[in-house]
Amino acid sequence: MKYNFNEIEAKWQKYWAENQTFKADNISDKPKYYVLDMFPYPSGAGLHVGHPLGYIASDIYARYKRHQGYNVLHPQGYDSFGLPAEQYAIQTGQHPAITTAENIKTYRRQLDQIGFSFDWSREVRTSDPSYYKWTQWIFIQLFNSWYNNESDKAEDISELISIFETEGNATVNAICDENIEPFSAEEWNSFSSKKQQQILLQYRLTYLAETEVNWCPALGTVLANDEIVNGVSERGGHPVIRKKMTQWSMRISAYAERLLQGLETIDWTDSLKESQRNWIGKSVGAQVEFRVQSSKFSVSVFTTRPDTIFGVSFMTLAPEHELVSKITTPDQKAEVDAYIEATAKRSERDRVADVKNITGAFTGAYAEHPFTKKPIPIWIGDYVLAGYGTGAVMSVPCGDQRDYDFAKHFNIPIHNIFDGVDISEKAFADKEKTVIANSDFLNGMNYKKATKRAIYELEQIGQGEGKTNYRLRDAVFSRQRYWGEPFPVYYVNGMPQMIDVEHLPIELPEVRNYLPTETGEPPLGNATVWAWDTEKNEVVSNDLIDDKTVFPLELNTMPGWAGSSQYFNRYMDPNNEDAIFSKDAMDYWQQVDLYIGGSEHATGHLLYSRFWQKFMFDKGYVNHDEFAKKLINQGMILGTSAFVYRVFPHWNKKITSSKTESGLISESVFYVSQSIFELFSDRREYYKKIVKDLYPILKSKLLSLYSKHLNNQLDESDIINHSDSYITFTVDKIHADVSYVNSSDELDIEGFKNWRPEFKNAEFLTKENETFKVHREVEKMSKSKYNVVNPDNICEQYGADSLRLYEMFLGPLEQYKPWNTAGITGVHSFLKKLWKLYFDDNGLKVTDATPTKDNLKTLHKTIKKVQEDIENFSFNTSVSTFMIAANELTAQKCTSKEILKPLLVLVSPYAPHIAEELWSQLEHNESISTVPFPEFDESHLVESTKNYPISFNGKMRFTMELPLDLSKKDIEKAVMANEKTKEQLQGREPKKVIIVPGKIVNIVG
RNA sequence: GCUCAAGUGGCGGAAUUGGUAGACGCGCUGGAUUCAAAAUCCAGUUUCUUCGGAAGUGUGGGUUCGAUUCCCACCUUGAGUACCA
Repeated sequence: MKYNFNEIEAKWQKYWAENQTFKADNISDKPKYYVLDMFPYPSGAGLHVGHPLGYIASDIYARYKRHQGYNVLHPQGYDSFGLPAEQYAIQTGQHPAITTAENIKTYRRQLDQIGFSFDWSREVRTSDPSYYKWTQWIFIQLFNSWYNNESDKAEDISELISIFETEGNATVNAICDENIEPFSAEEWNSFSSKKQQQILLQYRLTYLAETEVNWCPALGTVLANDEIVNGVSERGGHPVIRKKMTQWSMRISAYAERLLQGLETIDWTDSLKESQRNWIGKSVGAQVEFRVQSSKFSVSVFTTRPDTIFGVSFMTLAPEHELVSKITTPDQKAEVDAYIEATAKRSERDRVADVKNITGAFTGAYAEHPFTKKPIPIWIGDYVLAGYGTGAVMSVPCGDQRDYDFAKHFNIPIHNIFDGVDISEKAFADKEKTVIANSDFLNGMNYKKATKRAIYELEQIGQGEGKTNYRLRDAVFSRQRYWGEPFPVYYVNGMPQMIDVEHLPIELPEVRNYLPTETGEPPLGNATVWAWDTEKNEVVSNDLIDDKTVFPLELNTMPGWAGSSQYFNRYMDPNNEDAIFSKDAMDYWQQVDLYIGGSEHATGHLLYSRFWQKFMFDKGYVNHDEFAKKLINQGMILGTSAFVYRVFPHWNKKITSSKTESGLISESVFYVSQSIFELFSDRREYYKKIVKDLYPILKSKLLSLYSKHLNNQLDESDIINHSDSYITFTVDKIHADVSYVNSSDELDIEGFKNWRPEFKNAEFLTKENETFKVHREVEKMSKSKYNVVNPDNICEQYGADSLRLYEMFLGPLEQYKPWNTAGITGVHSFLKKLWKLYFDDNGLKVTDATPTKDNLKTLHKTIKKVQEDIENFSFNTSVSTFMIAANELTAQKCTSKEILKPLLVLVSPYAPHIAEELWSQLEHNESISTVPFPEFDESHLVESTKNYPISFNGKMRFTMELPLDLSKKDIEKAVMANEKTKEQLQGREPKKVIIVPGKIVNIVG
């Protein structure tokens, strides 16, 4: 019987689906284990070979855990709200729900053909109303909560109201650190309802506020900080500007410290924890008040170096700082205004790009030093960011390089307050390496002591206190888009009201088109049925809006991360219509045991999910305040892009000695191979060299270009010698679809010409006697880079088991690695070899023969290694181990059922189809998926002799077979008696002989 | 600039607590089988070599009987982050 993988794989995929083999029960005597993948966004391009990498790894682990007797939850679903479907809708008018459903169908087919052990009965889709009902529910819970810093957890807003009613906000303000006017209980009770709502909004965990946001004009929406990369949007690379808008925000900053501390309790990768720590950006220091001389104002600054307070020689405010206009003196006003205007004009990106340029302006005002009472000039400068700390710094040039540069640039005096340190060239920032001097009561103290003392003294005079600052900003939660969760919110007198939970979900309305409205409102502004009737409790037509019972609904939708921040908990009880999940389900599954996904979500999804989980924990809905115990980042599989070089010829004609006319010869653009391109690469000798080197190859091309466009009678020397009329070239590279390129980098020119119309009649030039070779580069796999490799062809040609094995065999899971199909034949022939252990031309050849010692040794060696590998997520090495086992058992001509049966269980997590098929051929009626994992028996590996490596000065020179029970003395005797030892020593006496029994012998000579 | 990760044959990679560097696979070379091809099987494949051996894991030092593994300095590559006070 032949290994007919297509047939076998289809058969078992059907079996698993029909028998619901991988359906996880919420009630079980078995211990539970929850293996989770990051669910995919179903893009129109379908799955490429990079997507399944993490899924294969988690599937191997999930299957292994089933063999170990666990009740395994291994769900899958779709993060199906998002931009691409919406942009497609804008272009074509097709409803995003239709596009999304189609894409999901493709994804499902592709996932099924790889043979994952997902429990599809638990599938979730974030764009499904029955799912986003619960996203809306969480939003309402957040709205109805505030963060009590005293109990350090989220609490119901009703408790805050009762505090206000009985004692006003004096105590709460102190803890909450909000800039809210204090009020008494009497005042609170006398406030209008609207005023009360406005105040409460400033305490809620999700709140509506006028905030400066990242606005992306091209996408017509705001973006979160983690959606911006290098000053442009992550999706599409469009510019981003700062803009003030009223937006929903999430008070993640309240959880900054707990998000930081929680990292200590979870088994996530260090690099991921490090990025989250950087993102949270905790700094410990002090807040200090500087009174502004002859005014009622004071400047409040945050510093991590209160120990350097006597080194302050000026202060710097961000240009946007609210005090700037209030303290600037009349004679400095013009200069300050001009500076503010100039910085406002520059985009965030320009400012960041232009770090070296020092700019600023003097306000004319002076602050007073809290201790010396000396005047300190107040400047403004754009190196101080309005968004961090207080937007103002006390500038200590001797200890901070930026302050130092600013001081030097504007000739501000620099005081040295460090003992025995030279600051004539640059600032001295190494705080551990000196002690404080010239600083009154801080003299002689080290950094730590001085910091403590400075804070104490500031507190004594009421001008400062110890303070911790976080870089983490509250997360903007509104998006001006259609394809996202609608908010369960309507507005009465401009104040947001929550719709009762019992009326959820509020479903996305139909719209005429998916673009913003003419008045600049979000796409939901196009909906005609989008108002809330508070009497009927349903969505009604906008025409019915009146001031009594029908009110406008929120027009923004939620961001992409809303749907993914609790999906892992929903999987525990996905079809529950009465609650996000039942308490029983949560009590059983607890939390994710293993989460596998990409590191690109480090500061987005993974931080937001931890935030929501902590909130859910505070409210008592979940049992753990971290949702995933262990997390592994799989590396990305990269594509190997192919490029051809496109050459643009330009004609040039010298008119006078200083004037040359030139232009593109657009119809003569041509394409060249890698080897010709290399001739272009020396840019210093551009014109002459290129034409000279290319001339032999492009002779006819050049001559025709000349005669055509310069209308000149030229001979060859004119061209080569670069006379008054000449040709120059510019070159760029364009992606070629990798399907037109073979493994030797050769381009199929005919196929390529048919790819796009502009190549149809184009010229493709390469050196004589050479094939046309493309340029290769490793990049992220993406449709736009034409380097996508589709798993479908591989499944068809080699089978899913080969694909699974090969993706694991490529290298360590966490590593980034380029895809290269070349090696897949290796794992495929292993599977064929494995099959041949069970079948030959005459059929099944497995017997009841008693296994030999060698058979047992091979099997148990394999059990040990594979088990260790799976537990260490070292899947690449267990594929090698399987190959070794198959090679050895083939050589041993093993047919013993006692060996071949357990071998199948070992292989089953990696190559489940072939394992199931052979298992059933061995007369089993049940799936192999829950058969116990074989027990490792050490006794089969015990040896009586050891082939000792004999080294001289640490270099292995030969080996000697010796009994393992030999004493050290006898080993030495045997080794010294050996001929080869004498040869190595050449008569010298060994200085020392090191013997590690069972390991090595080392002779030092 | 800062932080993190990684540098091993022609290639992907292995060596888990310091103990035979290059497992396993790809590719390549030779052979068997075949009319031929595919497939399969066998042998070889780090480099140099006077065929005895010798050198060798980015570079230079160090610790050790012994270092791919530990320590120091440097170089290169990749990723993240960036005026964070």
